[in-house]
Amino acid sequence: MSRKPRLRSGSGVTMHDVGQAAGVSAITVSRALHSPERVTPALREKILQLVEQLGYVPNRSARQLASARSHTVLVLIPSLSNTVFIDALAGIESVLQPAGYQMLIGNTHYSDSEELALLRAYLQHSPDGLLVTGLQQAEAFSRILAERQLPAVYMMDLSDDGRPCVGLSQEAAGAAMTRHLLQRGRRRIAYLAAQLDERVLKRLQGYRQELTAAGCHDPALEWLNPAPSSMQLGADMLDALLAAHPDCDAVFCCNDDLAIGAIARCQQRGIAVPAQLAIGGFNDLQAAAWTTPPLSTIATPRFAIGAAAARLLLQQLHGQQDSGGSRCLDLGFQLQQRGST
Amino acid sequence: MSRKPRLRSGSGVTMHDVGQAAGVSAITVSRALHSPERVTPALREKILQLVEQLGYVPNRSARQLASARSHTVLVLIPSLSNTVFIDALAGIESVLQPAGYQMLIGNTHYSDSEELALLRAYLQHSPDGLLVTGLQQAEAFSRILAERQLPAVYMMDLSDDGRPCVGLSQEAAGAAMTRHLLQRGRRRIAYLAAQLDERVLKRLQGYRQELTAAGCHDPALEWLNPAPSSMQLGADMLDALLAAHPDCDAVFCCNDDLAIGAIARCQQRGIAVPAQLAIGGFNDLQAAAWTTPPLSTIATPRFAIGAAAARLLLQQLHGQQDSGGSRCLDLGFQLQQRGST
DNA sequence: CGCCGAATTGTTAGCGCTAACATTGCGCAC
DNA sequence: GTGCGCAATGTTAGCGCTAACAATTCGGCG
Repeated sequence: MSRKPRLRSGSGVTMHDVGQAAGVSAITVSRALHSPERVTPALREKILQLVEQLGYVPNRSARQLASARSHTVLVLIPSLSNTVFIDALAGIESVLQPAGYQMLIGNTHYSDSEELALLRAYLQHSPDGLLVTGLQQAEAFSRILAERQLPAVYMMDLSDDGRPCVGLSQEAAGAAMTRHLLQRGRRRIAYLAAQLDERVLKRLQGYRQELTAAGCHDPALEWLNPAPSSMQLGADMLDALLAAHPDCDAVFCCNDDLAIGAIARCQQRGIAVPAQLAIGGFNDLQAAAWTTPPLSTIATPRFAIGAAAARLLLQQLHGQQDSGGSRCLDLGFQLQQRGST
Repeated sequence: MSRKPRLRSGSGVTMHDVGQAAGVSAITVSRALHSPERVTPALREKILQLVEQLGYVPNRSARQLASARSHTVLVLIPSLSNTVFIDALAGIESVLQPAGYQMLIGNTHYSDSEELALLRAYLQHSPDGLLVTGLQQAEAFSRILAERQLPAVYMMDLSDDGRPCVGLSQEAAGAAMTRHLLQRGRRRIAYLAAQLDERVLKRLQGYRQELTAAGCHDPALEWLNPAPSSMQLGADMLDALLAAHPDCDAVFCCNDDLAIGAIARCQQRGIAVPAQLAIGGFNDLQAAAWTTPPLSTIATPRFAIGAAAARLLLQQLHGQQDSGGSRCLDLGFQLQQRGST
């Protein structure tokens, strides 16, 4: 008996201790906590009181190890510095937290390989499900999901292959802004893009379709820059664009960051917005309403997307398998017309 | 033997399986993975190869249960929608990730009680350490930390009671902006604040000290609003302030959100900034450089704070107890003078 | 009055891993 | 050769919890 006692993590109070204090076995405590209907009300009351009194904190690892359920959801987003994803995160949190699930947040930095690495790393936590941004992942990514039969919901876009997803048609949204600019009488409409993730490219598709249909598509007006998006970049790209194409009469920026930089640069250079140049953004960030002039943009329901995606995932986790029909939720978008167009 | 096999979470490949494939015992696999020097190089190589081949994924719960270490750090921040904390988060991630630690992120919504509840909830994961925003927590909060001897590092501010912390003097920073406005010849300097967390109030202290020293402190110019901060609120508060005090010649906003709203409203109302009214912000968010005129503000090293705090915590975790001396790290701040002052 | 079934509680075993101790093997000094 | 010491690997037990099955209790009914 000279064995050293093991280090205890946590407060050291176990279910067994609580049970002993209550004069019952550990399993009864477990039941009192997790399936109250299987324990006499009086006893349950007593146990809950002792839990409080002894400061018992359940050990999640033990629970998970024994039950093979982690009550944990892995959330993969491309960036922490982009409000878009933070908003979605808040929506997710608002659903998972009350449901007793905890989220593990992985930041993929817009990289497929990092995304895959994160998935591998976080698998150690055996998450019960997965919320991913976008539809395009590394090939091994989907393989792992399939192997483990890990339920996943895809966010921010719409799939046509039956994968459950919650989002909006990036293509349609790109088309909508382009159409808006056409309706305002513009014909030389540029597309300014950075980061170039799948969503940005789909918006580009929408832009192309509309312009082609209107007979004024000019590939020279597509300015694509793989660098991370920023206001500085928006300003710089605007300068470059106007230097090459002074006849340009509208700019569709793939997101509000670029647009805010562009609009500020116009202000600095004395270019009249929208008289001389109309500017459109995407996402409707808070700051979009406070530029001079205020920015016209596409409002996207990020919070709602996150929340709905989380709900959809929980449905899958709780057995309501395929409730039939398409599990793709289109939450749409809204054109916010303001002073810049 | 009629017992049903338990559900397996994960791929089902265990350390034991890998060991068997390699002709060794499970513990050797464990050692090959976690303390390579205790295993012959050739054998280790073979094991690593099998791990890859069989798709073995360690089970973190089991590891944690057996070793009483979770390799997990709990990070508590007041808000996800405030870039300030997201930046700190990124700094934390940049240190913890490479060190093999994972972060659990708790959003306290600026509430002491929610913070306490989150701590309780996340204790179930038995985190090895804790990174908290601010110095003021619920009373029970510190008690729990003490009971469990949970190492913690406090972020964003400086303590004088020996708690390890990484941040800047909010008071000094508030004083610095105020001094700057005084130096620009202003005498009727208002303080516009929202959210009213401890940091905002400390900046207020600095503001008061400077103005009192300069003999032009007027409590009527302190506008404190407990509502969450936003650009809209900044604009509204500016209107209210000027309606009550048309003689006001400078406004120090407790953060850039308010300031951007205020500056935009001035633009809309034709108030000349800075000629008629100087405006100062706080934090130096990206958008601050792109208002018209660009916003003067106090730049705070959020990323560095997060990173340093994480490093400090890791030091504590790895036994280098008190390396003596104050464990308070002052990373300072920097006045960014731009067009608005 | 004994037996049945439902409700309540208990027993046993094991989830996958690692700390602690035990064993084996091997080179080397004498 | 014998024994010593160290390095490499194995054995045992147990972390805290819960699934599955077992036992007990109790009310009701023929």
